[in-house]
Amino acid sequence: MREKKSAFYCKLKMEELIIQAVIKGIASIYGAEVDVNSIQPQKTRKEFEGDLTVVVFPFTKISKKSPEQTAEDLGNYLVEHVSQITDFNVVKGFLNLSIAAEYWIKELENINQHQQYGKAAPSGKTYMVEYSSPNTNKPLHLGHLRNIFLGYAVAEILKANGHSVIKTQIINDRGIHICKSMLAWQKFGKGETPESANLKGDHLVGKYYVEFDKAYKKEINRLIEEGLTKEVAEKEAPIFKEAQEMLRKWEQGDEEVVALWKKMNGWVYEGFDVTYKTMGVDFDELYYESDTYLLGKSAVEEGLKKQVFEQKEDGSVWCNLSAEKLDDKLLLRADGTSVYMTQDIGTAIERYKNHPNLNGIIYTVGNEQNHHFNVLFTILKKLGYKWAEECHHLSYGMIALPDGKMKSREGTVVDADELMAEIVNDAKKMTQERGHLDGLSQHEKEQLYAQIGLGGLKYFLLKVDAKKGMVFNPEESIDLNGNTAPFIQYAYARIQSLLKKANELNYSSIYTNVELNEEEITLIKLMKDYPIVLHEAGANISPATLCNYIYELVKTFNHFYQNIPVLREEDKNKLAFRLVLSENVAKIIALSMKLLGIEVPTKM
RNA sequence: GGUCUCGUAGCUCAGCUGGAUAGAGCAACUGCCUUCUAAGCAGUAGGUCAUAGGUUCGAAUCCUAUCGGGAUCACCA
Repeated sequence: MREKKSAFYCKLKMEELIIQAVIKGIASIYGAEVDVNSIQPQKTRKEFEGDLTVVVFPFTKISKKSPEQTAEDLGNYLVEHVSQITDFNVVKGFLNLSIAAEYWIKELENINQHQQYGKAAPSGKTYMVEYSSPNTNKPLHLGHLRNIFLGYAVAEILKANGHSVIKTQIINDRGIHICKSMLAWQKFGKGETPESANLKGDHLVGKYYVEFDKAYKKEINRLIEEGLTKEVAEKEAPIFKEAQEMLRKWEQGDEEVVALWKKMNGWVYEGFDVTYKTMGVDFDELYYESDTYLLGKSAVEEGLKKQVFEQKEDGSVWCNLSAEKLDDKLLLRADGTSVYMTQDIGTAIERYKNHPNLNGIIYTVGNEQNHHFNVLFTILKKLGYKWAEECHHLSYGMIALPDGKMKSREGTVVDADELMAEIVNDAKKMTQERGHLDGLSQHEKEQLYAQIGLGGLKYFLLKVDAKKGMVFNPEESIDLNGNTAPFIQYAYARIQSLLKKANELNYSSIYTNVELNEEEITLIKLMKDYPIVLHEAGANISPATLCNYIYELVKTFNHFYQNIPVLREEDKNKLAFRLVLSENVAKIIALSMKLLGIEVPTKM
């Protein structure tokens, strides 16, 4: 679904107008045709005069003149033939065009008329966005936060691009790792419950996952001392064998094991619900691995029939991927049991059965599974599923701690609940120090701390290109100055304050004749970009693109705010215009932050 | 070893579908609150865009190679 920017870019009227005029201009001046793609109007850099710039180097072959002369010729033609172009100047091969002020005023009017400015018309397409996908043997950690915030933001951005979106997660609720927690609880838990331990259910279960690992390691060491090699010891440790036995019983539907499994998973879900609520995310549809882990076998049979897969002598089934320069992939073991890939093939097909109008699935999964998804999509395509073309692995980089990887077995993780509580507490401290809290109720104050803290955390994780890995130092609290959510929220709050005062003073926001200054034009140009950026963020599945844009917009607004009076302006026309301008900046901030899952406060 | 990916200021990152003198934030230093919220604004300093070639009128951006970091190449999930 990756798409070139230019295709969309050209739909914007001013740029399109210029492109058409340049084509005509070249034809009229030099009598030749130019390639449309070689005309790319771009914003004029701030150090030069003008609003839009056309690079004329590509035309010099046609004109057989110097870049300067070519630009000069074209500039004269454009000023003469395009009424919105008022002036031009030439710097080397760059033709800088000045656009009439009325154009910018109209642009703002257009923005002002749309409450949902930037939102695309319905595309008729439906995408499923899978994110979170937790294991039910431990609480969520920082890595999940990145995953979940990313997936949520992508889902919202796609919606704003006019697509229908189904948010989903696949819950990894079965398997050996789950049995480990269950077994350790059975052995060492003494009937402990979330209530009795006064612990969130997911944390309680996670505690026993760590307990298992401790006991397991002890047994391994004992066996090694008894003379076994490490590999053998790992397989022979009694507690490990017990866990395997428990998994077998679960698969056979053993009542006692299943009851324990249900009880402990129930605790975990209660815990997850609380965490998700704090995070402010939701899902439309849930898939449980215990329901899906046997899926895919019929797809394998179908693949065998179509000769997409092949069966070896031992009965195992493989997909030959040498044409794709990938290693062959096993899909069914000799004993007929399936592997992870089989299950993912089955689940994808199941999802299309449930939603026949689905155009694609976006999987938000760490980059350690790049290869897995590459193979998955390749196999689905081989099986002839057309929708596989629009499946996408939203791959994100791992978050490491200063001393290395996070390991949940060893308990060296940054816990999601703790981190969120800490950052909200930081926000509380900072907010109280500033003391702009008059007139807020206790509830409103708490809400504000949460908006700032969680907003800061989300933005911190979203502003970096997803594919990049990052190191998180728990000692250094997350920065809330500079390119951060509070910076953006603050600008929003200041605008709200302006609007409130204007309202109290009964200032009109109706203007007739206005002269624009540079700061205002710069702002409108950026605001006009919002739909383009939103489209780009959707096409590239990149919330970071949106973050960068908001930051740029806010910086530009702050510059305006600092230098240009609004309420203190004596010319009532200008005052009204600036109110409308500010209000619409705030609107774009709120709309775009909402897509990132970040709230904006009216006061801070 | 094969494949993929990243390498831009002391640190964290933008910019990467080729365009002008490579931009922010943090940290350091300097100004600006009797004036719309100083979580702000303005400024100083800080760069061989990993390295070497190539394509181009033009390369941080595209191609090739090399170096360095990460991921992956399971009958684990």
